[in-house]
Amino acid sequence: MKKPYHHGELRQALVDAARALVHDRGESGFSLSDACRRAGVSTAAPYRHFADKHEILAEVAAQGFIDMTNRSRAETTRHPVGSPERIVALGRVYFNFAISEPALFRMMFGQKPGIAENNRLWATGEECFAYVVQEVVSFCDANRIAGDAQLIALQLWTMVHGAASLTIDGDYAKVAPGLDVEGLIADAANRLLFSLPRTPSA
Amino acid sequence: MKKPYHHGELRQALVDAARALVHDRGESGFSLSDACRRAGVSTAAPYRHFADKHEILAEVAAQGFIDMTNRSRAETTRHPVGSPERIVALGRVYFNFAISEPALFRMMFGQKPGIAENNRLWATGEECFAYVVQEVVSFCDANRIAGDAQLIALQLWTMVHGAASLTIDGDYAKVAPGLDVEGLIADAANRLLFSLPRTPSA
DNA sequence: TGTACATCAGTGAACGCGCGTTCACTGATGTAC
DNA sequence: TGTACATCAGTGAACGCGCGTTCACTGATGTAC
Repeated sequence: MKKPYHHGELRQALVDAARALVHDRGESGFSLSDACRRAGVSTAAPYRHFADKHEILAEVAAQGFIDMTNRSRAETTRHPVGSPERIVALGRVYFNFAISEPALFRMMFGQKPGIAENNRLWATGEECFAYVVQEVVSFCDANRIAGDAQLIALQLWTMVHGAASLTIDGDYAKVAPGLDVEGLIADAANRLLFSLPRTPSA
Repeated sequence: MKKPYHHGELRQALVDAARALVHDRGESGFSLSDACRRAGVSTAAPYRHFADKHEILAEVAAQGFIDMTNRSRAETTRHPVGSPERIVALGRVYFNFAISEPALFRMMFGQKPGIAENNRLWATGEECFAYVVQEVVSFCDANRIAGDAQLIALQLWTMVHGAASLTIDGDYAKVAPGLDVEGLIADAANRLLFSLPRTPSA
């Protein structure tokens, strides 16, 4: 297979290269030139497909959100609607995503100038959160938990996000080496959910 | 006051300049040359006091931890030992610190290559956490709360850290504009603490 | 089916830039006698 | 108290580097007739 002049899938190939590079070298270790090298094209080629460096990175982050949403859907739907396992699965997907692609995770939730403003990134992020809220609503309904489901979702998110961040940034390791983070999350999430007021059972 | 050849306090002046710059331009917008300009010295001057760029940034982060610990001490000691107000004060200091110096906060808890390994940074960070644990131990003792105080401290930390991160990274704003974050933290922390088992009162 | 031509996706060389760091130096300070 | 000298904290010019982006270009593709 000779190298054709026209690549055909260069746009996605560049995004993939960028994602791999972010994974290997970190968000700030990334350079557009490197991504071109990796994709085997000249450094001018990306400008046929993206306005600038930021637009590629925003696309990488957006695809991260899409992946996360897809994984969430895949994992939750293996359990019955309204079951606590679905909430647990959501948390696990989130946490494992952070563990397996820490730099991408930081890009998605971080505040990189020139990237955070990107509309598509916004949209994919909102969609991801909307799915979480939807699941929490189902759970609350099924378990007669009274209270604002969005607020509950925000609290669970906060907890899991904190745990993910402190793990991938090595902060837990500094202060409590060997900590069972998943256990910590599960315990806290349980206590958060079971201390909520309930409506009388039917 | 003419500019003398010898600065006298250049080391700390550079750290202050770096901190201000990190505040203004963000962690990755920082450059050593900029800090020199700001401090009014040549770009070679820092090398009398620091091995390289990373060492300055690590010192900035370390002084951040020292500040945070001092503020924690100052705020907690305004309330009686073992009172819930002390725990609330800790959380407030942490959260406000993140709000007021987001880039510094990210440097302290983030995972910047070449910085995170710094020994002094480690030490100051551990000291800061140790103070939190100490406070939680007092609280648990005073309130007959049974359970591993370190674990409880870790859960509270996780919650507050998550909230601080999601706030300064603009993630809450995307998804729940106008959210009362401090209220969310307070509510969650309360439920986390009051769902703990207690020893019988004396 | 064949050909002319517009369009498009790449090339590769070049640009200006700011960076971190090194170098030989110089001015100021402090100490021994 | 005065002087010689070692030490130290700065200077300023230079370096090599990799970066993001632009430019005129060229090779491939697709379409009109």
